[in-house]
Amino acid sequence: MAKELAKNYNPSEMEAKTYERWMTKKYFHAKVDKNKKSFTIVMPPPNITGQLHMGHALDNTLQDILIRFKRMQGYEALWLPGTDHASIATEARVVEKIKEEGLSKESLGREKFLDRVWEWKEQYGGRIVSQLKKIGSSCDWDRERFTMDEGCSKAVNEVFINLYNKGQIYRGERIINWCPHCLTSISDAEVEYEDQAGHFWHLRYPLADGSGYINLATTRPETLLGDTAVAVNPKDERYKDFVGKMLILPIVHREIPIIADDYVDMEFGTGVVKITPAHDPNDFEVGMRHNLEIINVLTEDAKIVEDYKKYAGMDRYEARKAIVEDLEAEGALVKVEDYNHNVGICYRCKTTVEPRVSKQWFVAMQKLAKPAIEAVKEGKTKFVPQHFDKTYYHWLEGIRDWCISRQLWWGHQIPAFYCDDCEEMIVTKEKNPICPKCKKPMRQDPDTLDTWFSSALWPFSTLGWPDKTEELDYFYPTDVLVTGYDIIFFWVIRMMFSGLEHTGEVPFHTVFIHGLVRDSLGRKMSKSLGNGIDPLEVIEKYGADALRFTLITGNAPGNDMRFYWEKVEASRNFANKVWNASRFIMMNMPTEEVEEVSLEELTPADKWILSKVNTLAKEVTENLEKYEIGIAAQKLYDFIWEEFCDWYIEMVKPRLYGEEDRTKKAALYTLNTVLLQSLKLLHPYMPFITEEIFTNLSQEESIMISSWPVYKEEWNFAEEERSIETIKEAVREIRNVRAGMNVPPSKKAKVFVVSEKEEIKKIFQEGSVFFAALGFASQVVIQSDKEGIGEDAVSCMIPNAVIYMPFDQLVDVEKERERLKKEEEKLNKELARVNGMLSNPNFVGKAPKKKIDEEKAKLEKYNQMMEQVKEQLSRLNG
RNA sequence: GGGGUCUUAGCUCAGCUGGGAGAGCAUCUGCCUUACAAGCAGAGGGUCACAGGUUCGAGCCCUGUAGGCCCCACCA
Repeated sequence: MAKELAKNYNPSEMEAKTYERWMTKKYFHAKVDKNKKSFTIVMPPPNITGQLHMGHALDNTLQDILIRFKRMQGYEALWLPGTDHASIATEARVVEKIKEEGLSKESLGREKFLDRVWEWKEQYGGRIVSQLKKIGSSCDWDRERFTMDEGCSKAVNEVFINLYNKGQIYRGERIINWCPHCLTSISDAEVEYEDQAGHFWHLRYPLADGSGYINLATTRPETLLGDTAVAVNPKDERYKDFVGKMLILPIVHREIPIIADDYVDMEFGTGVVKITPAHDPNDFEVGMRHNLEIINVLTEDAKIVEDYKKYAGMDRYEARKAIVEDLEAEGALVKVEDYNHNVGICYRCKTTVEPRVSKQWFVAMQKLAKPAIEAVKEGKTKFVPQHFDKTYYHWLEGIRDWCISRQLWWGHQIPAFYCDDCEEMIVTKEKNPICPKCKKPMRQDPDTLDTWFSSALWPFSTLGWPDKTEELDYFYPTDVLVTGYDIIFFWVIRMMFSGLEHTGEVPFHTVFIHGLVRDSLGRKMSKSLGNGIDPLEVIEKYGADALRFTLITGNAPGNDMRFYWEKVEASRNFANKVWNASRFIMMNMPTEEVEEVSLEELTPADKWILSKVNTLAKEVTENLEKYEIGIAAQKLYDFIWEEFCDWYIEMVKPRLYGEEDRTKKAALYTLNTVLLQSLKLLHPYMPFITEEIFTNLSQEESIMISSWPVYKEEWNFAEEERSIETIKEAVREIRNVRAGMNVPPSKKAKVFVVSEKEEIKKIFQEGSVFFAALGFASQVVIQSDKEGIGEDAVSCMIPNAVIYMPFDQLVDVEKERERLKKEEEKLNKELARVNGMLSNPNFVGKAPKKKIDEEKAKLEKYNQMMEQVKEQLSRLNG
């Protein structure tokens, strides 16, 4: 069968076909196999509402690289995929959709609404999955999971009940973050902060006894309706006599006390703070300490409540305006200042969050956080790059209780039940429990759990927990979690304490953190800016391999990167290079199998490239094991393009032309071997092109399941490496000289290599054929002296050898002299440096012997080169 | 206010445990050399932000300064 590749590299044609074949062959499927070691990654589940963006593309490329690498290394590699139900986002999406039909959540009712959400999920939830396949993700789709599927839901209930029984989950009336748009509570982590331009309203509250007034300032005058005190610092001499007195609250004309509390900063503003326990977290705390009344003045959608007739129904900003006007009319407004302050906004809809007092469910974090901190301190889980552990500690150490109840319908409904008769509450797995006291049916808590509550269990709920499945036993703890730094708080931390609490083990040994993909101006890609680049568009134009390579080259772990189309082009060009080199090799291949060749039959050039690819295999493996994915990619790029294509293939060409060359067989063997090795090493990065070439080139059925190259001692050819480097150096010198003189490649010259060293002469003797080809020589003459070389020959040099080229054109002696002078200068500098080092007794006394020997060898080399330069200079002068 | 991170060629970025500064793109000069012009061969271009320190030796380690970015934090 003829080995052949299409003339042009055309990724889009082959990628879909190849993926299809991998799927039907079940190469992605992992199963429990006690004879092999497992390697597990669970995919951060994308939201079912999501569309593939560059962040996903990067995240999944990294995971795919690791999983393909480990699979080829012989691990039973499981990459477990799935999607997240994304409670708020999905519910909002469906609410919007039914709104078009004139329907609402309430009008449909819970059950029917949820039916509609499931319908939506069936229709759109798979979109992101098909997109993930386009970039080549080798996940085990047979094990695809969903955070609300039966197993995950079972795990959620189990965990909730567990924690409740241990007292780690409680229900209480607290001040929480409320989103007036999503109409639900959200956790601290779900609040983003934004600097907003606002105002500082200075107000005057009169004393009830008419003896004066007190000045204070606020950024939220509308909350004045709910003020139940005014506070000063107990140490503040200015207000000592005021504490305990009553004030008349403007507008409302209610009496409120002046209290003393340490919370108040004497230095800030007037040193007086109005206290609104219902609408500010700090005020809430103060209120608790002083037993203040909590007066809620806002509805759940942030409008003024009925009690305040004039303002009732106004939203918070309208009310603010109206109240400021009224304050002014009442003479209570002293002045208004511009003021920038930090405002909390909902991470989903960016609406300003409203602190709100309500009854919610919480996870008590103190006890859970401790083991999670210790696990990282003890090195059971490591961050890559390591410094992210600081972020992790910092957050866990300051963690507050986690508000987990959401006033939403889409999600895991809280397994708590209430008796409307006796107010009994129980937490149970049962679907329709009976009140243990009055034996009546109970009503389930209408709230659902925070989406992250189920995501927190993902590494083990997907493997069967709470059941003791063999998968859980075999694949858990997982090996590495790959995610962006923006998700450490939401997810990594919660998986850590959940894993430790419920399975007694860390959920993963390594957290591999990557940065964001930004646009070419360094801005975050976002819908509102419209600067996002669709990965699918990139794939369509340049192929998935090019996109993958683009995303992982020249980028260090944890760092953000910018997206440039030029970079994609460069990656595509590399793929094209691989394609064409392979095509060339195949063109020269015999139709039958490539013959095995013994090492003795190989030429020094063959051994050189084998030695190089051998080192490459070792280094790439080491880099990948240390998650230095970009570095390994760079090495592959350099080796394939420079060493293999630009040097070795060029060296080998003369041997391929014509059947008579004795070493042709060895050349073909080497080309074949090195190409296969390179393809395998490149496969995790560029799975499609490597597969396409591999299956055409070899008899094996897929590169995916071939074995990863390992370092072979018998391919270590140090001597041949030195020899070939010597010739390369000579070739570079020749090309340099020719380029300087503008000699076209078509103009060949006789090349004399003059050296007194037998080993040098031998090197050039053995390599003379390709040396001639690469150095544009019409003939290569190797000799010990300058006999027969004309005075007008141009020269260049390498250590222990001078190369002469007689050209029939006139040589510009002045230019030649300049070139040599420059060389002399350079050598002088180097000599000064080396001499300086070696004459420094501290260096000689303290540096390692290896380093000193290296420097001594350099000294010798430079001295020798210097002699040659001097000789050439005198030749020119004479 | 606390913490993190970055500052390296014109641009975007690598640089692993300290041992003569790299890549891609851009620029300049030659080449249609029968795998590839999505290419080949050359060249130019850097006080590695600044100041100290540790070391025989610092882009890399330590301290400080300046600027940029990010995260956290209850100053109304």
